[in-house]
Amino acid sequence: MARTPDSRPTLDAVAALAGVSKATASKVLNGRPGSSEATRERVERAMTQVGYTPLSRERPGRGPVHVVFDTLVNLYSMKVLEGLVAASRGAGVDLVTTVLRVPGDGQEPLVLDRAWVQSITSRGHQGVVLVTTRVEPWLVAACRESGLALVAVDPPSGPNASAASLDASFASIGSNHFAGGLQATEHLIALGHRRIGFVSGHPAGADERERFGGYRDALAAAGIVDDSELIGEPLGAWPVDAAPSSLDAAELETARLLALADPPTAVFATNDGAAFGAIRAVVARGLRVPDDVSVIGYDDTYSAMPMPTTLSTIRTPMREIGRLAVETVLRLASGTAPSSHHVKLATSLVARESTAPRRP
Amino acid sequence: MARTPDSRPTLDAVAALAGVSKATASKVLNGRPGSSEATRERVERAMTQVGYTPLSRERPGRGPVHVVFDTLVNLYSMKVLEGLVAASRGAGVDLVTTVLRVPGDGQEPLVLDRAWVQSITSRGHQGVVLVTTRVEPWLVAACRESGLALVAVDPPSGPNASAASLDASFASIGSNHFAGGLQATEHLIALGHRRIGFVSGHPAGADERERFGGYRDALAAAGIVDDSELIGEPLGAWPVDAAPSSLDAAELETARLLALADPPTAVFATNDGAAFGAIRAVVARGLRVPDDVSVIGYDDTYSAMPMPTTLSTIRTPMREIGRLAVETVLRLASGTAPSSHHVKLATSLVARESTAPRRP
DNA sequence: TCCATGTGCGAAACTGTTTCAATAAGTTTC
DNA sequence: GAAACTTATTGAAACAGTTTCGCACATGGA
Repeated sequence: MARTPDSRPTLDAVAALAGVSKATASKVLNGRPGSSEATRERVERAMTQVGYTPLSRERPGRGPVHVVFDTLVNLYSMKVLEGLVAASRGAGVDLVTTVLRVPGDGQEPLVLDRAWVQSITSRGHQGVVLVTTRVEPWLVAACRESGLALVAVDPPSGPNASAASLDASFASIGSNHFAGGLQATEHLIALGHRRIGFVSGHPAGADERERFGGYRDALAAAGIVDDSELIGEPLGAWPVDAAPSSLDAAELETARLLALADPPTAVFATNDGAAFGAIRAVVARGLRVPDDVSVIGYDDTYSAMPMPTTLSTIRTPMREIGRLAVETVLRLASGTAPSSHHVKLATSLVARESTAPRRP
Repeated sequence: MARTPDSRPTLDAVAALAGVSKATASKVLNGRPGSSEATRERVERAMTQVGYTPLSRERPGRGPVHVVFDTLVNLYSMKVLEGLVAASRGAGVDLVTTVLRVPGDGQEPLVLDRAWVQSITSRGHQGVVLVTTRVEPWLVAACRESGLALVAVDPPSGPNASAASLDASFASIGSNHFAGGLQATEHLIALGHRRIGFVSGHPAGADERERFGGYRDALAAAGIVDDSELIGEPLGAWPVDAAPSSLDAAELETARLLALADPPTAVFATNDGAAFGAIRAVVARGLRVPDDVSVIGYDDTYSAMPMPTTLSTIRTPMREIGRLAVETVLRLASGTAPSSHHVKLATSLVARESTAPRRP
C-alpha cells in the first residue's frame, strides 16, 4: 500500500516489502556499508520482487553505456572501441569502459556476477556491451531481471548460445566467420592456387571451425578435392600446459606442410598471429612470401603495423560492430526492439602483399 | 541568508540570491525549458556569484573520471587505457572514455571548449584526463573555474606549457624523454658501437628533441665526437603535404646513413615505427639486423606483435602512467594536493633481438 | 470588454541520500 | 557476574534536487 498501482515502484515500496526503512534500502541499493548481510539480502530480494528500477534509468537516454572488454591490447579491441565511442558520442551518452583483467596487475580480475549487475544497475547504467567475452545464460537472465540491456560482441560461441538467444533484452553482434573463410579461400583459388594449406594455430574455437567450414566449402565449389594432409594439426595434439603460442604452433604446422612431397603453394591461417607463424616457417625454409607461398591471415589485427610484407587478410568491420553495438544496446534499453537480435556483419577481403598469383 | 555560512551553497541559496524559486533554479541548472532568457541569466549569474557546485561533484569519489584520447588505435593509448581502467576500478569510480576524432567517421571531431567543460561538469564528472592532447591555457582556466580536476598525460609540450603549470587544479604526467634517449644510446655504446646514427622519422616534436638531447649527452659522456653526418634529415626537409610516413622517412634517412663512407654500426630511431623503417633500409641494403647493424627503437609500441626480429626499445611505463593519472585526478578532485604536479616517470631499456655487440 | 491561449514561475509533492541518535549485541574491566 | 564500554545496525528526520501542476499574467483576437 505504500505503492500506488499506477506509478512505478519506489524505494519506499521496496523498503516496506523488505520491512526496513527507506534509508536502509538506499544503503543497500548503493552498496554502502552499514547493513547486515541478512538485511541486504532481504532488500535485494524485495527489489527484484517489485521490479525496482533506479530512478536514474527511468529517465530515458540519461545513463551511460557500460562496455566490458576481455582484453584491450589488440587492434580488434581498439577498433571496436572506436566504434563504440563514436556511436555513443553520437547518441549523447557516456561510455564507461572496463576490462576483465589487466595482465600483470595485482588486482583480482573483474567477475561478472549478480552483484556486479546490481552495482552497475544501481549506478544508472543503461546497458552493457560485452566484447569477446563468454556470455553465460544466467548473466542474460540477471540482466533481464534488472532491466539491463545486454549486447555481446563476438562472443566465443559456446554450446549454450542458443539458450540465451531467446531473450528479448539480449542481442549479439558478430561477423560471419564462415563467409570469411570462404572469402579467404576463394581469393587464393582465384590467384590460381590449388594446393591450399589450412593452419589454425592451436586455440581452435567455434569461430575457427566456422572459418574452416568456409575453407572446405570454397574448395569444394572449385572442384578441388580437399586433402587432409594439408590441414594443420588438430588442436588436441598439444598437452594443455605445454601448448605453444598460436604463432609457434602455426609455424610448426606450416613447416610440416611445406615438407610434404607435394607442398601447398598457399596457406590460409585462421588468424593473423598464425599467419605470421606461417610466414616464419616459409622464410625458414628458404622460400619467399608471396613468390613461393602465398599466406592469408584473418582479422586484420595488425594493419596499423609497419612490416616487411604486409599481410593479406580478412577484415571484420570492427568499427561498424562497435557502432552497431551501442545502437542496439540503446534500442534495447529504450524498449524498441532492434531490427534483429543476432546480427552477423559481412567480412571483406583485404588483399595486400602476402598473396600473389601462383607461379606458373 | 538562506545560506548558512558553515555549509556549502545550495540551490536554495542560489535561488534566493537570484530572487527565484528553487524549482526555477533547478530548471536553469539542467537546461530544462520553461524559463525566460532573463531569468536564466539571472540564475546563472547568481550561481557563479555564490560559487555553486552541483551536489554530484560535492560528494567525493562518486562521479566518473573522463578520459579523452587524441587517437585510440595504437599500443600506447591502449596500455595507458589499461592503467586508467585498472586504477579507476581500484578506486571504485567509472571511467568514461572518449576520442577526439575517429578517423573515417562522418562526425565532426570533439572540440574541447567551454561548453564541453560545462557539460561534463554538470554530468557530475570529477575530472578529466587528456592523453597526448595539447592543453591550452584557457582550458586549464575553464576547468579550474568549474572545479574540474585536469591531468594531462604526455601532452605535446608547447611553449605555453609553463603558463598552465602554475595551476593548482592541473597536473601533468609524462616520461623522461631525455633519460630515455640517454638509455638507448648508452645501451648501444655498451655494446661497443661508436658510429651511432640518429633517425627521427619526420614528425620531430619536442619529445623527439629531448630524446635527441639524451643521444648527444650519451655520446659526449662516452667521449665520442658526434658526427652530424650520422643525424637524419631535419624534419623541415619535406613539404608538409608530401611528407612521407614516419616509417618511410626513417627508411630514407637510414639508407642515406648506410651509404656513407664510414656508415654507422647502430641506429637509434626515436620511435618504433621509425625503427622499422630503419630495419627495412638495412635489409634492403643486403645487411642484417642485428649482425651488421643494431637498431633500437623507442616506446615499445609493438611488443605484442609477432615479428621476425623483436625490437630492442625504450619502454615508457604506459600502464603506470595511466594508473598515476587516475590517482592524480582523484586527488586533485578531492582537494588533497598530489605529491607533485608535474611528474616524469622513468623509462626502461628493453633489450631484445635487434641490438647486438658490434662485430669485431 | 471579454474570453481564449500560452508562457513563466513557484508551492508543494516526490525521490532518493545522508546524518545522527537510539538501540542491540558483544567485549572488557573490575 | 555485573557494570562499563565498544561496535554494529537501524530508522526517523533533515536534506538536496527534480518534477508536477496550477496560478498569474500577458497577449491577441472577437
